[in-house]
Amino acid sequence: MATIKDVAKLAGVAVSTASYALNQSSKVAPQTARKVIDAARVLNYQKNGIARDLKRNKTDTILLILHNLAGPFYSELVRGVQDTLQSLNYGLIACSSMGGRDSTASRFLAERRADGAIILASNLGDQEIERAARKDFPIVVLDRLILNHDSIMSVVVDNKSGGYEAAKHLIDRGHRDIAYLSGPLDSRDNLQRRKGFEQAMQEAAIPIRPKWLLKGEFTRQGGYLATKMLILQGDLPSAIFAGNDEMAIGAMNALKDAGIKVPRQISVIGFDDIEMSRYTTPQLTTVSQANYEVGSLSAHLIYRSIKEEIAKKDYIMPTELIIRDSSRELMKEVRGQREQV
Amino acid sequence: MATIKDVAKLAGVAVSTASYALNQSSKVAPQTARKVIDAARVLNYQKNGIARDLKRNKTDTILLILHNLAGPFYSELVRGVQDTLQSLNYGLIACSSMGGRDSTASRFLAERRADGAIILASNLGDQEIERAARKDFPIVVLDRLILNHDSIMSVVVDNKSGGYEAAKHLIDRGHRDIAYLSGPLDSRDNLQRRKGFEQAMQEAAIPIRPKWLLKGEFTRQGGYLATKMLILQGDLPSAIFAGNDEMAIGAMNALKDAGIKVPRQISVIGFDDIEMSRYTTPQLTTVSQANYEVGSLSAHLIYRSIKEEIAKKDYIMPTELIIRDSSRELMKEVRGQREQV
DNA sequence: CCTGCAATTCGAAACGTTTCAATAGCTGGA
DNA sequence: TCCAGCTATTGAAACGTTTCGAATTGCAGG
Repeated sequence: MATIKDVAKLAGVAVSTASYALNQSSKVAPQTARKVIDAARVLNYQKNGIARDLKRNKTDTILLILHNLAGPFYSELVRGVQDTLQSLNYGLIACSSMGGRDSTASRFLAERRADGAIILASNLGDQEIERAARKDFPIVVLDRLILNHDSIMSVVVDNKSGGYEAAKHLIDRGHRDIAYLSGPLDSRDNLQRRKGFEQAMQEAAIPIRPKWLLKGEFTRQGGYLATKMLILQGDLPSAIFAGNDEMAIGAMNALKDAGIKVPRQISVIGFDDIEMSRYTTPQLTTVSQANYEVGSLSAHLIYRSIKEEIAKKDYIMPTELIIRDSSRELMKEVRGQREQV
Repeated sequence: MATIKDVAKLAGVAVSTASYALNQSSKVAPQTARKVIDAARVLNYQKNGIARDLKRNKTDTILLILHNLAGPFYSELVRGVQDTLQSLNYGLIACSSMGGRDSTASRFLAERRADGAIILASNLGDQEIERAARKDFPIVVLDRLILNHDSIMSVVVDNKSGGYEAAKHLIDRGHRDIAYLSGPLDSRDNLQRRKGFEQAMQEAAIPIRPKWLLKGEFTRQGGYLATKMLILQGDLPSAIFAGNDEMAIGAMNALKDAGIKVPRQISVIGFDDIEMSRYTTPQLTTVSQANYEVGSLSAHLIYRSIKEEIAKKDYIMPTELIIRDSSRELMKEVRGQREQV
């Protein structure tokens, strides 16, 4: 590997001159610059970025930590981060937090191989994040709230109000028998969504039936199995509110397998507005999060934080109800029939 | 930021001793190690990974370059890479090649911030890749063939035979009027798939009709528009072979919008077996690539190449035809009717 | 009490850059 | 002719580690 020393030697200049020339500094005379650049070409010189980073004490790169690089994740969110950082002239690298303490994410976090991080990986402990964050290594967390730390910012979606809207949508359309298909109990997202659901139910004075609280781990498979159980159990609700779209899709598959028509016999509503929610049959009613904006905002926050400007530290982003075909007005006769029970 | 010097000072030992202690070397006495580790804890010391990398001249990290981090990409492939590298104790970071020379990918390639790279990003030039590859920076390319370079390996899917199988599947079921929905003309994948298609047609002595060669850029939108045109044109084929699943889905949407039933009136076949192909209505017949294996093999190749073992340099992976519901036997009466034209 | 050896510890160089401060070379005005 | 004031160039330090070889220590054996 040719180093800058080799280049300098071949060009017949000092190492410092070579460095200036290669970085297009105006201090160096044009003909000297030419010599250096030619020498670099001859030797096929390529800068050692690691040495550069060490000396400059920055990398111009932001780290995006996802639970699993192989998805599923919010691609719009990543796009928001990507576009924004690119326009700010920062690089973006992504890594996975799978594998606990040996994961690439943990290593990069602990060893500061970037200038800041955006974290969307619920399996990473708060403690680990708090330890890594400093003034010169700001962190934005997207899946939790971490308060009281100078260098940690939070951008979270207003899950509670989203859950409320979704439940209200069903209630307004005459549904009273609504099952909630829950995600992991330790997920903040799930918890908040459910709280919104509960609030809407309470406001409408509808009791929540424990047997209609199902659990599906946020996976399609989980939604499928939970719904299978629900069907076997015999007493179907008139609507299912799934904590995310994956589970909603699983639920619709289970209903389809059982010959139950959506939305004719039962309404289904999801959460997330993942791309596939537009391609199910029927298309899924769901709650959309402004994921691109979340990503873009996160990138901006990191940037401003690095540049030492002050920034409001916590953000709550609104949601939007997307009404498609999987939910509809509870039919009169069914309603009557149900009410007389 | 506390450095190892601070730790050494606080512990009252030499820097080298502190380094040994922190790296669990057996050379250091247990009570010394304890002192050092305590000091590190007190100072909240975190190793500077960049300095370490510089000194050791390796990063234990492999770079995965994708065209667009925000997808769509082959998640199974990424999973294969991820799992394999993890088991080999290597880290994985992913970045995007969008943005030309300023892209994170270009920077990382040129500046060697990893120990090797796996590339699936057709917008990166061969030349750039060739310049970056060296004995101590092996590269695996997945979307092209680069020969005659000691440190570049190729793992490509047998697109031609996949295209052949798909076309033959249609022909065997009585189809003779088959449209080919092409991807970008500069895509190797597309080219090979089409070659397979052409070979099958030729063997069956079916002429290829230019008006049934459509172009869709590998996107859903492109497939939709091309198919719309085909429909307007009036003379429908009995089957459409799309160069990838995205376009096939676009095509099916266009057909649906026009009230044309798949597969009753027209068969559709795709390529890639993306996850969504199982969730379309009807489910899409397609060609599956062993993507997990491609990813895993790539990771292994990089690893072995770093460890200086020799490795066969080019690999062609088989494909498999996945028959689902979007293709079927051409009905007799239709066939007769068509033949008399 | 000395010698030799193993177990520890230490000092310093090295990795490849960037960048500060100092030097050298020049131009042009006095 | 000399010097002030440039500009272009240089040497060296520094970034935070790892690791080599040397130095120190403690101790057993003669």
